[in-house]
Amino acid sequence: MRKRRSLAMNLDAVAQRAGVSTSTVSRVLNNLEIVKSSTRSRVLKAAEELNYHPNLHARSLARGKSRILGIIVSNMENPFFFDIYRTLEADAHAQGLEVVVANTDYRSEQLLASVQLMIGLRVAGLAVIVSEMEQHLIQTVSGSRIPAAFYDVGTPQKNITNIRVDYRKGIKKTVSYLNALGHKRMAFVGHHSTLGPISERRKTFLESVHRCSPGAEPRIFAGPDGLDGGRQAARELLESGFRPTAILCVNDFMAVGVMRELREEGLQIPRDVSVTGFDNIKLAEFCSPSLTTVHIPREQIGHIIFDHVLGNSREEREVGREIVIDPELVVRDSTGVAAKN
Amino acid sequence: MRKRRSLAMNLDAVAQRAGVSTSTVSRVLNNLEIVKSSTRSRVLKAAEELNYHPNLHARSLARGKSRILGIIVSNMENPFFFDIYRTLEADAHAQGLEVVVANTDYRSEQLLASVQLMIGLRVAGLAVIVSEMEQHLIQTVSGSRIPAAFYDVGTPQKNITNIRVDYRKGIKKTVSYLNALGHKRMAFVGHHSTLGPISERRKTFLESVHRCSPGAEPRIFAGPDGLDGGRQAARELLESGFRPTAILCVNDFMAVGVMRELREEGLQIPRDVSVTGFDNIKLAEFCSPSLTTVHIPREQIGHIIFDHVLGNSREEREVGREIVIDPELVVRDSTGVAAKN
DNA sequence: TTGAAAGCGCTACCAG
DNA sequence: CTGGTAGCGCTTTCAA
Repeated sequence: MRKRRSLAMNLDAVAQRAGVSTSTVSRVLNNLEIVKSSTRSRVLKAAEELNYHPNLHARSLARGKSRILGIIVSNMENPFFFDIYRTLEADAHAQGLEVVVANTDYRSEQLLASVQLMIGLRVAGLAVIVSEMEQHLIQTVSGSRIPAAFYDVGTPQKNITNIRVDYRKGIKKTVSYLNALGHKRMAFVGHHSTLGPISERRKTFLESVHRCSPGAEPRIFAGPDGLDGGRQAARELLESGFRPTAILCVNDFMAVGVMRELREEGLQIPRDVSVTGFDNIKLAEFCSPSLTTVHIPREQIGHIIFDHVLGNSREEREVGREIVIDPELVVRDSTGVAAKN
Repeated sequence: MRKRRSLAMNLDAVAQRAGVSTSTVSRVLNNLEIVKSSTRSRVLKAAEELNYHPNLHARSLARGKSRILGIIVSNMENPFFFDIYRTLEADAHAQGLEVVVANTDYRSEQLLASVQLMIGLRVAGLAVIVSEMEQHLIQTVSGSRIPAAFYDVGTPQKNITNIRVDYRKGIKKTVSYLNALGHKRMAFVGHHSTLGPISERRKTFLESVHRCSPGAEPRIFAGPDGLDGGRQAARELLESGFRPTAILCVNDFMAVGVMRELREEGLQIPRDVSVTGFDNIKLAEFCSPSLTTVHIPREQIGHIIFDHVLGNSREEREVGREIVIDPELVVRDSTGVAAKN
């Protein structure tokens, strides 16, 4: 019986039309070696006429690896993640690599699926920028031998680089700053994933407040990451009857939501209550009032990650390194001296 | 000489370890047919122990198609695009499909690359949500026989569905509304891609203004899409000496940037100048003042696209359809009666 | 400078 | 219920 013949163009079709072998077509399409320029153009013409597009799966399979950078983030909607993604993408494209992104939505079940996908795709490198993470998955990635970088989570392993931001420092700076403005009653608004085991910001917040003003009783609130989540957390806060003079938010995105709710309730910022964020996303500068926050250099982080995962400048990839980034306080209009009452 | 043996696990390795054939392993891994439950668990165990991850490229190649939904957007940073992406992703995952996104950043060169990528990946379906587009590319996609949907651009073709929003209607509603508030001097702020041949919103704006108030001389400004772009366009507007009582923005994202610049210059919204957006992204509700805008049902659009590209309910895929969405005006706090001066 | 042919890892068809 | 095997489309030696 006849072999199944798909309609899809393939190398063979192009080769036939150009009157050459598939090897030659392959060489032309890869700008490889020295193909006689006349043959070359003949092949190109044939490919064009047939509207031919190389099958990337076949290509990756034959090559044994793909020219793809995998990126996994918790929440692309949050500009913080997007900014890192954007940098990584630019770096990748500059090297002729394609990019595949996956969104976990903070769900570890989805994170698992995403990791599987990336490994299944045999990506050339993997960047994992998520807040949720299990030791188990780190082992899986490490075992896959794919050069990878984790942001904010886990510890260095073979072929895995670790990037961390010194949150303690960032939070401490914020708390001292607020303390200097006379704030004693403070609240922290996090998102659910910061309430897990890796809640460095939250813990440091509690420690810092206790150290600065021993008598204070800091409170913690949380909602899902995002504008709505911030708003919701703020509502809970207000409904609880707690009346802080300052609210520290786990990130800028949520802070904008928090401010919205406060405004709604007739509270003025910073007159009645000060608000701070974290990340220093573009929006922090555009919201009203503009947001006091802690700057995290996302572009720099993106470049570092790319470099360690796929860059040319990585000799010690076998080792696995840890890189710590220092954040800085950026004072804007959402904070002021503590209201006295 | 010996064959090149890669370290990467493959079906064979699992099969050997489990003492079965690759066929059986394949069946197990695909939850296929009836494999004796004892064999099944033996295979699963072996795969687990070997830390085995199926090579998706090989899979797609063998199957002749991939279970991937391709999505191309102009600017993932703009929540408008993100919202559609999110819906598509959810629908895809619900069907067990993976998703690959590509960002064109409004560059047609990148759009070309993205289309090539998707075709090369032999995606099961393709959603193209971009503002930049060339007839040529539409033909390419159409020729690839991949079920596709274009948002906002092009015309229905074989195996291509077209989704459009009736911008004319949206802009008209906005202009009439502003006109009723007494606004005569209006400006339109677009982004660069809306200045191309497909600038429906801009054209309609001009027409509507001319119709409502024949004497007025509407002006057009533009910047790149985004917070900064909006701000920049607003700055140009102010520097030009033009003093509109209302500014219509091509989308909410830019409107937020515009409002920021106006505020900076001491102008109050809406007392001194009214501002409107388009899309009704979440942020429109959270910015200050909240933004009067035109609602585009992004979730609905996402579902429609998915349905037409990969849904079960598409019998007439060969035909190619056009679907038009009706937008609605949402009045909030950024608009008021025209300042008289 | 070009062609022939052996895989890459997996699926699916055909036997058993 | 399981095994054997022929491809999927492309890259990559090895020869010519």
